[in-house]
Amino acid sequence: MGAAGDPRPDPAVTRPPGVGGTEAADTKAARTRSAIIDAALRLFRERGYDATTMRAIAAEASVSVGNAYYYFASKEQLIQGFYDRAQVDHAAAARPVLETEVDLAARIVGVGEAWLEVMSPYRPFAGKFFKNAAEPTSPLSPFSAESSPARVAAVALWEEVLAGSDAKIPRRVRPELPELLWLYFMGIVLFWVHDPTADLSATRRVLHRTAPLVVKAIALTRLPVMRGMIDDVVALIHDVRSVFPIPESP
Amino acid sequence: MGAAGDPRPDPAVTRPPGVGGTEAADTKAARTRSAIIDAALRLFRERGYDATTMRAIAAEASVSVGNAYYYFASKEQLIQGFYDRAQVDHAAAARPVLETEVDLAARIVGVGEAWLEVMSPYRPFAGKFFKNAAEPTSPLSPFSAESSPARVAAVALWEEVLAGSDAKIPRRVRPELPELLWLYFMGIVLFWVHDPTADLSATRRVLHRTAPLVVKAIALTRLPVMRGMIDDVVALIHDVRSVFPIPESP
DNA sequence: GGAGATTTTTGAACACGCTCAAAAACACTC
DNA sequence: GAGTGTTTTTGAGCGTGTTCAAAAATCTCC
Repeated sequence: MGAAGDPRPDPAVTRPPGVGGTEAADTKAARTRSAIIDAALRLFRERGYDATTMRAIAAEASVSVGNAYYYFASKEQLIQGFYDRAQVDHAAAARPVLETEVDLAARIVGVGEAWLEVMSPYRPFAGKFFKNAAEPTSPLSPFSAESSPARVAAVALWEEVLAGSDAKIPRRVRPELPELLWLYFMGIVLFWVHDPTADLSATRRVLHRTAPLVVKAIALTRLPVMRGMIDDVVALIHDVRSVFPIPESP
Repeated sequence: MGAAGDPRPDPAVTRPPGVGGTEAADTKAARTRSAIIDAALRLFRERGYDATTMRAIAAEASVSVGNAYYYFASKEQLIQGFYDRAQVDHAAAARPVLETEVDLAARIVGVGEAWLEVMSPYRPFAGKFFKNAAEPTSPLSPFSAESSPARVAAVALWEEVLAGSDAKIPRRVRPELPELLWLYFMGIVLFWVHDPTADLSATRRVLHRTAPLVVKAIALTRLPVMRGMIDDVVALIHDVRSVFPIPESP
């Protein structure tokens, strides 16, 4: 407050219980923010990312260009709003599978398919999104502090995938698995972004074939021969994790 | 020639034997291309990617802006030139290790360190490069057809890492390993780009700790229990590979 | 309700990446 | 060397993301 800081309203500063608590209270500011994101995503879908100008977004949302920049630092930043929504939608779309299926591989596939479903309207320009996400200094990077809420939520989803399955999971690797599954799925997403097939058949195939492999790999960590290596890997993971600032909410 | 095609000179159309055959003959065009890339990289290093304008690059290279665009389709495209050089420099820097060391893990570490060495001047804005590389439609993507020569060369380097080692490598996985090692190293590069430590100690640590793990993992593929899974993975790799166009030079 | 501070809104202006029509340089033929 | 076609070079100009000083709206305290 005293500091001459960013006047931009803090997104998701409070996290009300229940799903979808991304937007704060229904203030005027929050509604304007929403309107701008709505306009942006609508236009992105219709014309693509590059062809959509900030002037057009502002007009569509009935605000001035400068005002749009008052709420979002840049055109890229609008994507952060998209992420938050996508995360919420994905979690919702994954519910049915999470509540009925118990086979681990099937749960992984189901949650993956839910993602493909939710994201399909945005696929044509998903590349543009991930392009920006790849820059480390960008707040859009999945590893950045700004993405932390969405990342935590995503990891929690994969934790649920594990928790609700009937698979016996070795204790040694159990704590690392949610994050590793999330990472695995980031790989699937990377593939999805590059998938040249129109019907996403390649991504689907990879998803369906890797899921059982993941389950098998988890089971194999039980083997005594593996033990030494697994310990090394786990230690490495902890080391790597300690390198990055993890703003874990209290 | 008949087609109203791109007048831009084809980079690396012929590949003379020996190292560093990236630039074609010493034509005027090739020299101009080089001058522009030189200017660009110099300015990138001095001021960073964003702060370097095309006008400045053109001025530094003593050509007009339009002329720079005659040789390079975009500012991003200049990065392709950087890639090609980096690849050549890396291969050269890796020579000593490749010719003396026989232990596989040590070879991996050595080649990795060589990369870190060669790339260090560009690290401050390496993120910008990889940002652009992450977009699938971009010719800068490491999976794109345009990057094919550099990728092939890189994979060949990893093939040499394997071939020159004294490690006994299971036949079953041998053919896939060069590409997998390349992929593994792309992961290291990804880490490098995100590495927050000033002295790259985190990346170094990860490199030194993962290399022996990779070697151990290769050895473990021998186990009979692994057999089924390995076969699945290999089949999957072939499947994935077939999805992407591979312009293998004859 | 009015004075003063603060937040929100505005749109003209700026710098940059990039385009393009036209000029210059070059190559080739007779 | 004149004529003709092609490659290379030029720089003014366009559209875009972004900034900023100033206006308007809102809040705060008496």
